Amino acid sequence: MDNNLSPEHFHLIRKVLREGPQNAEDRPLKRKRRRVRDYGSNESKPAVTISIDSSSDPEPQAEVVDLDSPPESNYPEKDDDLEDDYGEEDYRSDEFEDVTEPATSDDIGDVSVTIESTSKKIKNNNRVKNLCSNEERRWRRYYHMAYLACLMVHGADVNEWVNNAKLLRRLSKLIPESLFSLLHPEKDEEMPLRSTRKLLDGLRKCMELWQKHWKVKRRYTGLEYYMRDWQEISGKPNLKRKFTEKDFVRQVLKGHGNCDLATQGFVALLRSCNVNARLIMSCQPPDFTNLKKREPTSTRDYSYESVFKYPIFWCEVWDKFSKKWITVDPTNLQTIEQVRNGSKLEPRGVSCCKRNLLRYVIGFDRKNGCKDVTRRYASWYNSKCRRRRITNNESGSEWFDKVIRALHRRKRTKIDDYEEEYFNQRDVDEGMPDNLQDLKNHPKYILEKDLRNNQILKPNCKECGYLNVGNGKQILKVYDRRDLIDLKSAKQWYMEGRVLKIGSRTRKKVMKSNRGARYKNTDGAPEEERLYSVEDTQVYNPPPASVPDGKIEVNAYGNIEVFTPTMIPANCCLIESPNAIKAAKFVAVEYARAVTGFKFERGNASKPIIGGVVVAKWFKDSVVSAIEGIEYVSETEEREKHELSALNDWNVLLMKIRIKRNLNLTYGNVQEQVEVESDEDQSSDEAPGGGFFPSANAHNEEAKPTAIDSDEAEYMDRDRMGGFKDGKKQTQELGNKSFESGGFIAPEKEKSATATEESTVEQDDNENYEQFMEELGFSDKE
DNA sequence: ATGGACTATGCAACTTTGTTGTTG
DNA sequence: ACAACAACTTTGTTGCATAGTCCA
Repeated sequence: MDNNLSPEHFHLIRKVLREGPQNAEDRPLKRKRRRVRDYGSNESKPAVTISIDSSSDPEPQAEVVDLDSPPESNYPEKDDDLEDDYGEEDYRSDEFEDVTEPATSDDIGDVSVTIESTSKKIKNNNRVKNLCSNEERRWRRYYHMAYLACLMVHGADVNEWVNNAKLLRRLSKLIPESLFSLLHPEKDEEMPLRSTRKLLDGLRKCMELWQKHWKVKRRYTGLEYYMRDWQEISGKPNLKRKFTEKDFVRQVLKGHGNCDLATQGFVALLRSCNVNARLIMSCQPPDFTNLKKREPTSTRDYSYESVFKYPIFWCEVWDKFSKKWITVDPTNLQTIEQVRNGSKLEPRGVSCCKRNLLRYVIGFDRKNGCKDVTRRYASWYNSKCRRRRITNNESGSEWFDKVIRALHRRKRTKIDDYEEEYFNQRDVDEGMPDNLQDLKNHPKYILEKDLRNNQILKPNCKECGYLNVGNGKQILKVYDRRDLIDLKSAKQWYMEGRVLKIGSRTRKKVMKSNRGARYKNTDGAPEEERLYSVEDTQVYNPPPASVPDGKIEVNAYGNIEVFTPTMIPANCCLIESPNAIKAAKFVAVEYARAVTGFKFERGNASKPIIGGVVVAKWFKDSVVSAIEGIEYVSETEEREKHELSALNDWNVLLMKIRIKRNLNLTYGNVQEQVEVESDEDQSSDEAPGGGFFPSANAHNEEAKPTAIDSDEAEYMDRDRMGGFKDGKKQTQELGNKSFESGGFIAPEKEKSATATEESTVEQDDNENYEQFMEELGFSDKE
């Protein structure tokens, strides 16, 4: 997840959705091994997963798990009554693990002792048992993202339905003139508050009107938009019936449907009389921070009211007088509020939050804007809400921003500024958390004990608050995160292209663990590492190359380190190409191999990555053209190889035809039968002579197409088609340096742009061909 | 009953310039 | 003899997030 937000990212999500969590195929070996070990110590997992799956929905996970799960024989008939056997099963699997090991030591007398220790172990192990595997964690994270993205796209879709012109026209007729004027009050210059009052009044009346309009209020049939836990996630979505815009419009006009629909209709109603109303959706993807393998058995059924007490959809109306958004929940709680420090819509209570965990509240406005307005509804956004969001790390928030940006289809307005200001104020008002947990990773505050090894507080900075721990037994100082300074060692700074300023003093000394010193002095004596802040460093200015001959200063290994662009000497440039070294050697100029990074491997060594060469600027052109030359040559070589194989195939084909003709001449015409035979021949053992196909590859490939990556397959496909008219493909790739070659058939003159050039080449080619055929003992004239 | 401190656990991050043998 | 390449290697420590437990 780390290389975020490339198309691969979405590809991965798609993959995740397709595969389910436990697909063992095409994973690095390393992972596989780790998982096997995991199962070894923890065998209850697969069995449980399977039984859950089979009891609820059949889903892809179930069958995949079968692939690499240990034999299930340990758990006879565990398919049903999962709940009841739950604890016992755990216990048993524990016992299996812990007892078998000592048992292999052939010492029977110790058994009683072993069991005793096991029972203790069980207690300890039991709590760890319920943590899901690393792989499952990643999968949950991706699933969470995919789920969230889908919800948000869905929200944007519904928002567009709400803007349906026909719907708005029909709905506007529901609003009487008096109500319309209430919704659009005049600005009261003396007391703007009075205008707001009027608007609120109008909204209340609208709400009442809407409640009358909405005749049939259906209950939810399932969990609908509410949060599922991981065991309820099934690989197969229910696509029985698609709810379309048409259905939506019809149902809203009729006033039939559940709470969600009613709210969406209400937004449409407000928009129909030109009120700036937002559709708000609280997205409820499954909780990726929940790493439990499965939920505890108890507390599974909640009453309808407690689960669906708080809405998923609601409405916000822009109040231009107070410059704030007004929150309206017309159906569930039926309230109107101006949110100050906490909202009534924020779900409270354990059972509620199991199904409705406020994390992503997204607003969709009438101009197709999309904004994250969670801040308004989460009273503890920074200390509690944040950590449950995917934005709790950098790559996650980048991703989230990208999704928002994709759905936000309007320009920024004044209203956005006001809202941002409001959110900032809310951040300030949230204040300091009153417990240790919430202070951990808090974006604004930090405890001294939570400082990283490489962090210090600004000298002489003052604490900004205190925290009571253990009922006032201890008082901890809380600091502002802005007083934090990140430190790095001189070497680390160098990796960022910075060196220490003269006379800078170390800010902190830490004991170096012997990780870095593995090769050097392995006597285990820990070394001291001096750390510095950014202010102690300056940008490294490498010595320039000597002027006439372009000699570059290199380090002890004969390289120059180029970790950042600033590390290239002023009068030099970096040429990044795998052929750069060869090229620089070829043109015999002064150069230095450029180390652009390091590669770490599981072994002991880390290898420098030579990303290219650094040469003086005045040598750049010659090196670049040398590289081009090298590339050109290698391309040509490749193509020649290809041509040769194509010609070879033609040779075989012609040979066959000749043999056939000779046979016909000698033994009379038995065309049909012979043809059939020869066909068979070709398809069976004469693979390489496959006529137009350049190589046996084609056949092999068809035999096992699945093993080949789709891209590659495509490439090979082209290749196969290429056969003898390959030249076309190459012309496209090489542009005007075209070689209409590879041919047996003279290339067509279709690309007349470079016709003259081509024709000469053609001739050459034909000559070549004839020559070649003669060499092979062929002659066309025969 | 609830919330928070504390603890065990496993995962992730960090590490920052090889060696030997075979083939062409 | 030399260059190019492949195979081998399968670490160790710290810090962090989470679940679960216990206690006020």
